[in-house]
Amino acid sequence: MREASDAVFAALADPTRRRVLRLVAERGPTSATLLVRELPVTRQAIAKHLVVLTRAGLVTRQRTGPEVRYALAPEPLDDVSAWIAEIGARWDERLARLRQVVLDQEIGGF
Amino acid sequence: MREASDAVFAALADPTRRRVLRLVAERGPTSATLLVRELPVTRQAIAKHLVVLTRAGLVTRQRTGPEVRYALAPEPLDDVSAWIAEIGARWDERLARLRQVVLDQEIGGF
DNA sequence: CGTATGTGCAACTACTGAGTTGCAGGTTTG
DNA sequence: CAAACCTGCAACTCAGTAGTTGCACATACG
Repeated sequence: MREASDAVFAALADPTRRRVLRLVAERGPTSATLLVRELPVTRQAIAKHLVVLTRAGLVTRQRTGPEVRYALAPEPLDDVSAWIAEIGARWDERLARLRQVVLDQEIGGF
Repeated sequence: MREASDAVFAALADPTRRRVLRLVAERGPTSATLLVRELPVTRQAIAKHLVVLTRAGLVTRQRTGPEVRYALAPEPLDDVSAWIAEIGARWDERLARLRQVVLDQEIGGF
């Protein structure tokens, strides 16, 4: 299992950045200028978010003429899901062990 | 679908805090003092992380005698998974629409 | 060639957050 | 009661970051 990178978790931490990612996912290849209409921040702020998302591998950039369009790259999100699943698995393992202990006690002590 | 709270995403952003959460998941009810041995930070730092995790609903605290033990509460992680799934779903929808357009073009133009 | 439009870089502010040290408060046990 | 152990609070430092403004650069088009 690939280890989820810190960059992905960090990228998802900011609410505005999550909105950017969601908009990119919905609209498909989009530019920072197009996103300005849908967000309460300046184009430069959006551009910075897109840089962070690009570094995290969550978005790919492609220059088309004078503008730069960003598209979703959903793969790193799988790492996050995997991390969450592993936490849950370890939790479940623990519960299973605990149940076993309880069962043993019932058999031996009762 | 419940909306994943900002607090959960923010809580998962820090690597040390993710390690704390993972350790709590593995060990089960654990105290800050017990975790000091496994992490390269002070007890107070760990205590702060546990406060953040508690506020995010990822951990529950229970006082047992003189110490306080924390246990995993995995439910908020489902919200994160759901958010990721929705991003993926919108991505898939977009791809489906795109494929449809391509198919229509093939039929009409070829 | 000049103008539209869109992107990129730099400097700056303000805030948040991780981590530390130091010390006070609570709870059990001898 | 006192000692030992754990937790809790406060003040502080330091670094990172979201956001802004301002301006320079690139690309297409009349």
